[in-house]
Amino acid sequence: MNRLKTDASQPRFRQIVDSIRNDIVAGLLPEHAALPSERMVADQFGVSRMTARRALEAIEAQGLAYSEDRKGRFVSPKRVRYDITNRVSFAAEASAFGKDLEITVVRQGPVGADRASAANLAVPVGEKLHEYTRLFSIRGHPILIETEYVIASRCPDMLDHDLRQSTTLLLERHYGISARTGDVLIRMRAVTREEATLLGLQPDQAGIELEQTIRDEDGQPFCLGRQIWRGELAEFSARAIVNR
Amino acid sequence: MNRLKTDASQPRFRQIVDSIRNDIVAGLLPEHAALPSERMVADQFGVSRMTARRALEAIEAQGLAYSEDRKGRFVSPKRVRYDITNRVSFAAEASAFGKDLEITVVRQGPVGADRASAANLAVPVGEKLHEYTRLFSIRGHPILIETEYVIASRCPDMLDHDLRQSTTLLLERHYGISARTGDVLIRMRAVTREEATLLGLQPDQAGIELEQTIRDEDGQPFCLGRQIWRGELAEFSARAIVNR
DNA sequence: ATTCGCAACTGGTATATACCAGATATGATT
DNA sequence: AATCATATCTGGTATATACCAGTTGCGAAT
Repeated sequence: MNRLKTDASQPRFRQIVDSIRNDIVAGLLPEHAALPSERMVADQFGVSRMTARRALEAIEAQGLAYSEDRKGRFVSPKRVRYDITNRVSFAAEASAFGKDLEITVVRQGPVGADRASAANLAVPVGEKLHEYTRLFSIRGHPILIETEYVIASRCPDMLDHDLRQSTTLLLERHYGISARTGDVLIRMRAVTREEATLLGLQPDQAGIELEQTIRDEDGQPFCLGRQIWRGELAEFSARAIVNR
Repeated sequence: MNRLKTDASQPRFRQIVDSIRNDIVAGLLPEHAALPSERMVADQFGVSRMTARRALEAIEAQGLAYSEDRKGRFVSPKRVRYDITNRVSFAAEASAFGKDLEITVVRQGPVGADRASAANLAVPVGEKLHEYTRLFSIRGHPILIETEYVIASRCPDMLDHDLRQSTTLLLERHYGISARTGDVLIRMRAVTREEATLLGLQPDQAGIELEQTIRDEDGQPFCLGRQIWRGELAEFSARAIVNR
């Protein structure tokens, strides 16, 4: 029986949250282990299922667990660190430090540049771009979704290549385009329904969006990428230099 | 009567979410305007209050609104952009582009360095540090909470000064310590109870944490800062340079 | 005009219940 | 041994209800 010895002034669902969180941080529940189900929590703590549900949802919101629809809730794994000022390619970096990174191509094809992408890539609206969306997972657990737009004229048959690799390296090897600098924008936002499905999140949960404009040695932008990360799984390092 | 013409295959609370979101993005509900209350939504859409509540909580989770306890829910304002690779002080930057930034000191005093701060600041554990926590608001709306640790020996009477200003500038003017570089770590995490109270968030909502180690011209770290931002209110820009 | 108290709000917590639909394991049938 | 049906898990949605505790505005008493 999982008794509540904790602060009685707190709401009951919050006491349950604290209890389960303790089990997680103490290591009783390892990564990807199943949390007790809503009905089990309700029984064990002597509350209604709705209250148990609130507690489990709170744990999810805190990033301590993730849920798989109608399967259960599971303990979140450790964060992955991604250096945004030294690399512009997660694929290149991740394989370098030995994570089993899996890439699946969700969508790909030609598109015309819309206003936003045209502005970022310094091309006219309607310019032909390659668009592709990929899902990145580590050991079967999705981490991020990336959609990139590459100026088609610089690499006409790019989409004939296998996209399940670092496109930074692909562009360098086959077209001699090498990434030198990138402008990055980081923000927190709620995932869309499609993203939620792919990432295994609730449709309203927040993730971290990275928007990158990647430039070559001449300072010419050639690639615009938007990534949405599972926020609880990542952290980003950067280096600031004060200029005056 | 706020009819639902939207996709009937979606759950009702989600249709309500979409309807209210439309009102927000269409500008019918301007920044800081009150959203309809839970009971009003329940009446207007013909659902129970719990369902109305789910919808409003989802809107909050998306960052479209924030709530003030027992007052109501209100439309979130626009994001603030913060350049992490060019500045290390939000106070200096914000006042520069003319936001009415208010700083309130939550806590201040001397502390001994714990393991983490000692490692970051390259000092022994127990080294005397100034610690202070400040709340940053724009026009009465809280944006972030910052806790900084400064090596006390380099600015013994720092805490005698008014901390409601840029401490970067304070350290430079009075002690000749100027920030040159900083290592930044960005992650999404749930806010603590205290932070939630100060920021006007729910205790389980996610925010963005920025952890900065600030170094002087000699590369010596002198300040460790941790900021927790209301995630829906901020975005961070950075510049990446590929080195090989 | 100011103050005070109350009524009518607001969201916060909690229960009990119901039914749906996908996931999974068990066990019988082939 | 492979297959199929079923019972039993899981979370997802939704209702109706109750009471609590701050907030706010209104109206009466001062």
